[in-house]
Amino acid sequence: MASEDARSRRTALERDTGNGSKSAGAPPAGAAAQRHIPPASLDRLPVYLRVLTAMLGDGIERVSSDELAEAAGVNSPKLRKDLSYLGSYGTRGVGYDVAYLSGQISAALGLTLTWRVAIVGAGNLGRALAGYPGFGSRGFEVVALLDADPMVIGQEVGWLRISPVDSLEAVLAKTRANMAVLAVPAEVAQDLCDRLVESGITSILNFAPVVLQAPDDVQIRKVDMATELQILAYHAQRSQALRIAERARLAR
Amino acid sequence: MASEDARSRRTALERDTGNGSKSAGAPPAGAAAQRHIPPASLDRLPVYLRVLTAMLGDGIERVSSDELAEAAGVNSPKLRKDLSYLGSYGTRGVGYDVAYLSGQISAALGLTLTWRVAIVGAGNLGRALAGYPGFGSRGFEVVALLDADPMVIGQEVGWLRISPVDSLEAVLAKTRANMAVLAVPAEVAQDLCDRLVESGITSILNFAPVVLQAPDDVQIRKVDMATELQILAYHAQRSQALRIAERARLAR
DNA sequence: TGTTGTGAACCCTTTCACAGCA
DNA sequence: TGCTGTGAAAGGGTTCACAACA
Repeated sequence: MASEDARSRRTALERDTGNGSKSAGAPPAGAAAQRHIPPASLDRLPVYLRVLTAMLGDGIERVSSDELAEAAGVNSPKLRKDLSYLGSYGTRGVGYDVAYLSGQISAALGLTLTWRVAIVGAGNLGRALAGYPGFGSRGFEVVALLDADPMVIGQEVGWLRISPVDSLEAVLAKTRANMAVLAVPAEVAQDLCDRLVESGITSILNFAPVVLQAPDDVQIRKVDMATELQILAYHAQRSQALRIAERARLAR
Repeated sequence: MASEDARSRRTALERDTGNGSKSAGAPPAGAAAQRHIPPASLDRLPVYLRVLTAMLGDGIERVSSDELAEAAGVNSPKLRKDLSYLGSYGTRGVGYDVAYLSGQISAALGLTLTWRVAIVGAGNLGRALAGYPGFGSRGFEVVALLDADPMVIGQEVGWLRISPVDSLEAVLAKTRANMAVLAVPAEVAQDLCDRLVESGITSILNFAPVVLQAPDDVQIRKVDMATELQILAYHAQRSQALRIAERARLAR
């Protein structure tokens, strides 16, 4: 797997531990010299951001940790801990300013600049992703859609024209893509991953049901529906077994 | 949290209902009332299963924990620990029998019976899921595909005909679906979730970018590409910042 | 000999309780 | 008074080293 930071270089922009440094108020939005957000916490930030964005759309200006936690499906101490890794952006006795907090989370996630995404594979899945409204809306722009099938190359999908995957390297260079999504059959995923890495892509979202091998400095995340269903099956079978055992116990 | 839960004994699967069960020896694949697999471990079992299935297809009969771990992208102590929660299915000095081990993992996950899946939403994503080969092959059968759009209702997708979501309850009953996949816009996801729960569905895989609220006995898992991309963005931005800091340090 | 299975140490995550502050 | 921010405790997960054993 190409994650596991493992190395803690201490390059973390000086050591402003913020430990009691109340003078340092809110840092100017921008460079956001954040320090290492724990992975478990990082996984939840996008959820908070989405909830906050929805609240913003509803005209809600302030929110308490209880309310936000409720809407995000976590408990409030966990939420506050998570937010504390970013900084102290709330007001005691009051709560959080929705607009300000969502801005801070966006900054922490690196969404202040727009990421240029190439989608490799233009089957139903690739098209669904290309058309996904959540993409374009916030921080991500789909700049290329590629496929190997001569029948679909050249077709238009939304604003995009499907490019031949043969010219992957040229397309990546021309579009200056800095992220890639793999929505291709499992058999060709590793090969395409290699080509992406060779072209300098270091962030890959993989929908193919294979474990990709890549250098450690390449970040790969996997989305896999079969895996998710199998985990659901485990729980379902388990509670089913419990019900049967219970019934047997009662009948005894 | 007052569960008695005796500190785990030696073996993982004890409590056979004792109905004419053999004594020692390999347990008959079956109801395996297994004992609580830790969530973190559970998340990895599908990966192992997939790798093993691939090996089986390649005619590989035996595998060591090192080889399997390598292929699954984890380290070998972790793999062995994970497998130990299921039982002792390896042979010391030799390794694991690929066919046997994959059978045991399948059983542990509850894939011995076929789960009947209803897919709600027949857009590109829903169709991609309905046509996903990994579904039918591995313990899951798509038994219904539903949509709200009158223009697509009645269309055929593979073996399926798209049903009107208005008759969701009737379709679930007729097809005896016991799992559901939500591939619908965020705005209608909670409403459909409620209807699924009302109809007795307790396992839901949610692709809509919302946090669904449901009773505790309903298992919900979420798949969300926007979330995944945002996490990738964090890492990308971070290593970018590190490179810049490094360059500044060298220039100093 | 070679590899599995596992207690124990270590590390990360979550929870709790309350100090700190508007 | 009310809600945030955070040390400290509790709870899991991962790693390690090695005992067990074909």
